[in-house]
Amino acid sequence: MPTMADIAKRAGVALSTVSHTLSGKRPVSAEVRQRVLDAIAELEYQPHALARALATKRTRTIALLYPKVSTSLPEPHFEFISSIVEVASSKNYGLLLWTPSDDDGAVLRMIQQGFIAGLVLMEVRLDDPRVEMLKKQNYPFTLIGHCRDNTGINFVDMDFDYALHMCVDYLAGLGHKHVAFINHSSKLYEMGAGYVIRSHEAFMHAAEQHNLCGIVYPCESNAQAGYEVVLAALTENPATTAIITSNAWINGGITRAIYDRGLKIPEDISLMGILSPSVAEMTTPALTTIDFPYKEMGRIGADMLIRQLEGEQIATQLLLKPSLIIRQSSGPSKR
Amino acid sequence: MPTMADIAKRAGVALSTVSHTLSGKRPVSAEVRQRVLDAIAELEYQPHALARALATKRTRTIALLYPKVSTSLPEPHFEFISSIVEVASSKNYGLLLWTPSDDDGAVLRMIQQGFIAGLVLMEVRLDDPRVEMLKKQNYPFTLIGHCRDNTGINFVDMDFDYALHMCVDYLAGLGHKHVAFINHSSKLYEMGAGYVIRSHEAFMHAAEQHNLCGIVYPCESNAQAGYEVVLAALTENPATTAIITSNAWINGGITRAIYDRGLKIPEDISLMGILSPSVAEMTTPALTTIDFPYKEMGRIGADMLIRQLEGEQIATQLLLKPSLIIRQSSGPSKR
DNA sequence: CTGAAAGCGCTAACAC
DNA sequence: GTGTTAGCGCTTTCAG
Repeated sequence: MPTMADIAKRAGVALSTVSHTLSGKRPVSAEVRQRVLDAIAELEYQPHALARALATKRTRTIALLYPKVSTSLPEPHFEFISSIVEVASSKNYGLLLWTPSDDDGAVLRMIQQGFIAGLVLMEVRLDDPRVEMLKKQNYPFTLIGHCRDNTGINFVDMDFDYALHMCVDYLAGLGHKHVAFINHSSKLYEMGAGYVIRSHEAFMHAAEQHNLCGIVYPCESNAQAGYEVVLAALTENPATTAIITSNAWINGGITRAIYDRGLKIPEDISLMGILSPSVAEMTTPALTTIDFPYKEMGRIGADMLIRQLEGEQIATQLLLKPSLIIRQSSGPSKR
Repeated sequence: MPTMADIAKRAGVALSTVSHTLSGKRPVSAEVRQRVLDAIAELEYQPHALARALATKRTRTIALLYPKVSTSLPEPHFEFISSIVEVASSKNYGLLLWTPSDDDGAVLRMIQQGFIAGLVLMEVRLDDPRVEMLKKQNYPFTLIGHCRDNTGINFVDMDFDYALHMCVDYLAGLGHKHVAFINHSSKLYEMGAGYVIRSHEAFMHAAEQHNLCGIVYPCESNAQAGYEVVLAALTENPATTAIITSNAWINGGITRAIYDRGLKIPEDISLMGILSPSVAEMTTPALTTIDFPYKEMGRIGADMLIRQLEGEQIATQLLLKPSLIIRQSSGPSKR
């Protein structure tokens, strides 16, 4: 592989001239410029980004901290990933996926290795040690999600408070009085995952406001778990006429549990999800949802980070308001 | 951030000694070694991986070429991604996701920038220009999927021929005589995506063997498209009693089309998928499937690549035989 | 406008 | 065992 020195020799100019015709950081005469470009073309020269990164202390790689997927399936993180990789690629950045071995020091070590220009964090906890650390290090990062204290950090998140209120308002409007909310796993509760806790609280608050009976159930992310939780819920409160879930992988289980109880959707039980259309339409009947703006969140998160890296001064804290999409799984309460 | 020079000074030794106590590539006396380690601990020194990479011409980052996701949703590539990132992280490699802007030169340019030690390709075409190029460059890579000509390349793939025969054998055994296979989009056909074409051919072959009427339909990856294709299929051949699909995102559409025709699953129509359990269990009734070994393929693909990078001489061409998982969507033909 | 040379932080000969 | 030094391929001062 040819290096800059090869080009310089070939074009009969100094190394620095090659560098500058490439970067445009200082004027180069048209004639010399052409000679250099010709040499580059002839030798099929390709700048070595790694060497450049060492010299400039800047890379064009951002990293997404990818949560460890344990036994359960991951939430539709892939919807974030697709949009982030799209934005990154379009701006000529690479996206590095990385799972820190242990949450604390590993992140720090990673960013000190010089490969990564900035981070996108997801699965953010209300009090997130990673965020604390990154702030202290003054390292560029953005959050998909947000903490309890967000002073001075850029984030984009869905407004879960709004979303859950919207769900409950809608169901209350249909006359439902007993609704169950199937939330994420208790492991995520324990971790203090922001969206899980905010959803929980918002749901309880909304239920109270409407003066209806609301019960929350944590649930692992697999169909079997969903099945069992719904059976339990229908047993605990047989008056239940509506179920909300924010957990994409359990829909099948929920549906089957309802059917196995001899109930119909939406005649006997209304079902709502907080998830993406693609998932909502995989189930039959298609799920009425709060449309989780995965794509947009990923896009904005990556975009904010890259802008920040390019020197733009930004201070963005965005809480997206999702919209309600009524499909076939919800209807008026009969009781 | 402290550098090696700082450590050397602090410990009162030469730079190279620090380097060597870190790498173990030459003996260091216990006493000196300890001084160095102390200095490292005190200054919280972290080796700069980028600089090391420049010096050694080796990195610990592998890249997954991420197909451009256009309008349709991506196939469950995320299942590959999770397992690849898992393997990579566990072996201390980073995984870079990257979407080449244009299929040919971009890949070459990328790998010449020095950041990437090797590539995992997916969405492999029967005659894949990327593969040709990488072979010519003698660049380390592995395939998830495989080409027509695979001499000298490492790959892991599912045995689609086996899978489709398994499907058809099973359905034929249940007495089905008219089966439709809903394959991926015609765009993927045109691209020459290996799995799409191999599935098609295997299905036709199996149908012929069993002397049953088999029709293949290409289909975009969204529920609406699935819905329409199934309506069309049931119109074209009302005798159809079984439908196979390898397309994860259209299940909902398929099911609803069947119901809208007043048919029942599995009483009137048997449904089978070639997909992962998580997806199979999202639909109701849960889908009988050929269990697509995403995880295993991702794991093996990444593992092969990393071994190769670490100097192991490997020559692996693996065609995984999936297994049949009978759930609730299939049953004997009534006609 | 252009060239020479000093780094970026590390590895790996090459000396002693 | 340890120290010295020449790179890796590029950017960026500093001279001219």
